[in-house]
Amino acid sequence: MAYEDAITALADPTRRLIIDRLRRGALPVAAIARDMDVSRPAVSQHLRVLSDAGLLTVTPSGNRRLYAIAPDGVDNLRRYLDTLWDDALTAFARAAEEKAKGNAK
Amino acid sequence: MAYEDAITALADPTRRLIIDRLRRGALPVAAIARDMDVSRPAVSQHLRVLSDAGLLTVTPSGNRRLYAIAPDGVDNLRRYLDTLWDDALTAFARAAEEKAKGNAK
DNA sequence: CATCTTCGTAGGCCATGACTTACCGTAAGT
DNA sequence: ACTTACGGTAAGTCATGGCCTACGAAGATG
Repeated sequence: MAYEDAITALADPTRRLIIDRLRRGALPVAAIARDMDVSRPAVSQHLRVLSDAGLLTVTPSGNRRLYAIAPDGVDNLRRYLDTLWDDALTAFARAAEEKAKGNAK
Repeated sequence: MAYEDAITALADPTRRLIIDRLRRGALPVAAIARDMDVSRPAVSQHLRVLSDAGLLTVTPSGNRRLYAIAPDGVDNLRRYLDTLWDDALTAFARAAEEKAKGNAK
């Protein structure tokens, strides 16, 4: 019930850019929004969506708020894709096998 | 340049449902659209998006067209998430370490 | 205390995209 | 050849959501 929100959140290019900027570590909002082609409030809204999806953690620090990538949130999505990948592979193998059988006739 | 399209494609609930129906193997359009709360043309459009994103393969078989999950497409997304997961973990560990140092002072 | 920074929220605008019905091509069955 | 099944495409409607400006709350700084 969680990976859906995560994948929806990551569908937006601006949000993926934000995530990319947080790869090296936590940052306050102003630093994230610096040199970005959207306004700071827009970034705030994106940060909201990302943390609601469980992809970010927020740590208030005095005047500012530090955002960081939440490993758990990423892992949810990772696990979903792993099962999908697994099913796709076995289905693919089974189809190839059946096709080989058909051709052998 | 490929995982972006894949994640955008998977952001839609209807498309995720389609993917789920294909986990067990290839299906023609009519079978995918059966008992679905959207029309068949809508499903056709979704199938277009999914195959454009590299997530599905199409195999014309006489009158029908068989759609199947493309393992390669899923793997692209998987690899992106793996690097993200990796970066998130190291950033997390480094933050914890620095915090421990700060507290020790 | 006054001011300045930092950041979230509200309201409104506008583009994107998901859906429908209608239609057409193509393959299969009679 | 006629008809039926399958499925992609076109045109139009409508809701979602991403963006902006304006504003307000809360902490830092002089």
